[in-house]
Amino acid sequence: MSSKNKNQFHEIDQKWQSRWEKNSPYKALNPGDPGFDPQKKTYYVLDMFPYPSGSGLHVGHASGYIGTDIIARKKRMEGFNVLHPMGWDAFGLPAEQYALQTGQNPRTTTDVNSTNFRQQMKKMALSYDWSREIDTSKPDYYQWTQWIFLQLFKKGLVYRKEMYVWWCEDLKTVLANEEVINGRSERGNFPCERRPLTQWVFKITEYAERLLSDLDLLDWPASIKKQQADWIGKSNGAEIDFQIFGSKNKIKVFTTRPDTLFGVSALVLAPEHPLVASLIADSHRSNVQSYLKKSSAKSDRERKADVDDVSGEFLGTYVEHPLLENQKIPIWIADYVLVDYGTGAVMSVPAHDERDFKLAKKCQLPILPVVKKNLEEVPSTATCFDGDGILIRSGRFDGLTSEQARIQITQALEEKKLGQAKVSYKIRDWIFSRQRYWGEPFPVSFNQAGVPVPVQESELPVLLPDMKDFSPSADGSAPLARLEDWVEYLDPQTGEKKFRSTDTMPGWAGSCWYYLRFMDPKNPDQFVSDQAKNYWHQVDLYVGGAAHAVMHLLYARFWHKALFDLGLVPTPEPFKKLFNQGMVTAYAFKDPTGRLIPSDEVQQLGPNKYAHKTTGVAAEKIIAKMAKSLRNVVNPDDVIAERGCDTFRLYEMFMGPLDSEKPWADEGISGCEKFLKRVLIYFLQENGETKPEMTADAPAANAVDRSLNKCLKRIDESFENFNFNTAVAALMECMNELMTVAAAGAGKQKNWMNQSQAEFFLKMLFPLAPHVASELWEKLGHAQGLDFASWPKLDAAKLVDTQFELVLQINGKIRKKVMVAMTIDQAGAMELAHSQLQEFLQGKSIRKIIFVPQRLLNLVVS
RNA sequence: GCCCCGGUGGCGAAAUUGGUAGACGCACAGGACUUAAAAUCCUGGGCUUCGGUUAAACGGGCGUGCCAGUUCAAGUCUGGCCCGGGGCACCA
Repeated sequence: MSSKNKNQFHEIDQKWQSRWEKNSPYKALNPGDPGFDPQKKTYYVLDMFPYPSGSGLHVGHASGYIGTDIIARKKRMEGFNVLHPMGWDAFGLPAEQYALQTGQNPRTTTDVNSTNFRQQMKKMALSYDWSREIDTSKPDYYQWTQWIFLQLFKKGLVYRKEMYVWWCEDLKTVLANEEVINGRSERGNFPCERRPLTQWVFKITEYAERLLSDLDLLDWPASIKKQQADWIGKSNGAEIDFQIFGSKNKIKVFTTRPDTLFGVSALVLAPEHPLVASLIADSHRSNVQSYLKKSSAKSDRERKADVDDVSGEFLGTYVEHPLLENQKIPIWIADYVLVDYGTGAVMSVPAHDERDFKLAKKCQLPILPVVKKNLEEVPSTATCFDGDGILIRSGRFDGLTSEQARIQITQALEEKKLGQAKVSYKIRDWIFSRQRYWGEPFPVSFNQAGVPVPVQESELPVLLPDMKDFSPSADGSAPLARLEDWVEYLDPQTGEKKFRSTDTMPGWAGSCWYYLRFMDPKNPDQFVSDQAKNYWHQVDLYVGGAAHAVMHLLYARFWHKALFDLGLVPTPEPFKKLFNQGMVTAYAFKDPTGRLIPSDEVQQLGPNKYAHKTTGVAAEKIIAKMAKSLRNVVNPDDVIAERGCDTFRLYEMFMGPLDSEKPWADEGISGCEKFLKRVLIYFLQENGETKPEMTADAPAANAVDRSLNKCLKRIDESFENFNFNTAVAALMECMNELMTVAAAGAGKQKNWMNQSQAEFFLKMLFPLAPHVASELWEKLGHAQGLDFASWPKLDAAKLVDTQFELVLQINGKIRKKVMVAMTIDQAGAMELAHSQLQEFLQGKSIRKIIFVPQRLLNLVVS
């Protein structure tokens, strides 16, 4: 055991962590704070704050936090005023579920869990400004969540509406569209169903266009931008009115293909379309009613599963074609038409739409091709062509391209007042009510007429009342509805009887604006002061997992834009640069049937041979998510306890690029530990003091300067790209070179670094391994910590080597490698080639010479 | 089905953006130190039913998922295919 060295790291860890705890060097100063320096530029680097779960942080969460910590530390050294805060996303379903399961109050569990998280983070030496810690479930925070809600309510962005919403019976609450994936809850994977309910709803659709187009302003991963764009789902097209035959009424449809208007063979409505009832001909009533019955019985899932088997029913009534005289088009209903997209009705063009084609095939509707791929093509009714082409059988529009026809046909419809160009979006308004306990109460009450009225700002916060039994009600009503004394009250201003809204806000509410509160977390009078928000502006770098692509990241952008429009924030977007860290996975095992076996039930029999301990069944080693059930979760506390914090931080970064998924392997960590031990050995004498040569007046070896600058160049690039693995490699390589240079010295006169070189090295080491770097920095005689020491500047002149290895190639194949002077030119290289490559040149003539300075010489011969 | 991203030694990975593939590290093997072990240090390593040699040194050939192409030169560029991961999927 290397107990001596391990203790060495632990002592260093504890010494510096308690010093940082005492001095709080990472406190960010706001304008007006004592010691504030207005000259400094700002940098706001933020982690997605966690929900403090009962199971604590695992090494996967840590990777993103360590990445931002490295950036924060380097930015401080570069002279920025760095805002790097942390807090708890404490309201919401997971916290409430956990409390219910453990039979505790969510207030208690939240406090216990966040205390645990904070301690874990401090052990990792994450340089947060803990004086800014926030908890979204505390009244001094959520009073401002409620205040912002009120501002958005007054702006007309919130409404109450009975609508078809996703209801989750297991969670006993309504969920947002974004929270339901393939008909199951994002949280817990429970089945959900559609129900008509009256809910609080945010008009996020009003911001659809800006949420889409402002993605261009953002330095975000392309995949996240694309997911948001897909979710918003913009399509350009036209709205067309079809006159109901024998009636004054019209049916509106939305289409992206007005160019196919002359190929319409039916008008198809969603079964839930409000006009359906009035359009059924008596002769068809029984058939239609049985179809309606069948389709309403189907769940959303079943309707989706029926994609390949479309069905529909003729209503027995007709509409008129808007551009063709005396053309009757039958009206149908069909499952595949969705009531809540577009207008809930489509014009069916079987020749040019896959689903319409299927319906036509099944129900013998005419297939009328009106677009052909090219001039030569003979249109066929056997297949469906959904691309653009050239119009036929479309009267005066024949011969136009699809693109031209879309414009001209839309114009023709506009002239007849039967249509217009229209943009449609997939995104729906945001259902904001939850029938659960652990969330912000709404700051809106109902008067006796049932009209929602905002509470006075002076009445905020509307406190979440204590409840012993806060479990969801069986009938789907909110738990708060059981508190009759709380619900019903007399308005203190008017004396009027009022009723509180008994739903609570979803977990997303607090996270929609927390990054603003961090700018001014203790302000009792405002959600954030003008001075603070105009100083910090917006988050410069935001790091977190990709899972939030269309939930938190879309909701927060929406709130922020609404606040921007109200003049309450200075920027149109909250997060300038976004970076997604990759998941840290772990090895797990599965048996031949594919079932996963917990790691602690597996024994190793040989290289790559594993089996179940008790049953002896062969096990295969695979890579899987860390999960309690697989018992493959790695806790950072354990790793730190065994190896020290700096080793842990280095290894987290050394495993691979921050954005890629990588498996945690315990064996690999020893390399990082060895590196840090080598650093100590290099710097320190037997007595624990730094090497006597590390003084200001010791001569500086050129080879050392070269190594240091080479290393710095790689570290700067690595931090820029979040490939921290190459920064660790650069430091290791640099240390190896320094050792070699030192060993080359004769006898006791080793070539150690002098003081300024040693300081250069420690500055580079500090963001990654702050404890060891700080300790050695102090031993070099510094009373001030490294936290604000200036980041080294690259000296390009010091990078220059005198010699390099010139590669000599014949026809692209490497034949010789020769050490030559950096300055060698083509003539010099040719001279060398003639003497070194004689055997390859004999009897051949040189056709071409390629000389790449400071790299290679390639001769093409034949 | 459509759209992204990826595929490099036994393993995690690197490669100045077209210029020495495998840096750095793990695991492994051999050696030093030690009574021994641990720790530490040194050395080695892509493959090869090719030549060479007692063995080595050395040399040849092949090699970044597969097939073709562009180029003096391809992990890197182009086209096609296979595999893995992620996203979207009745959106009219």
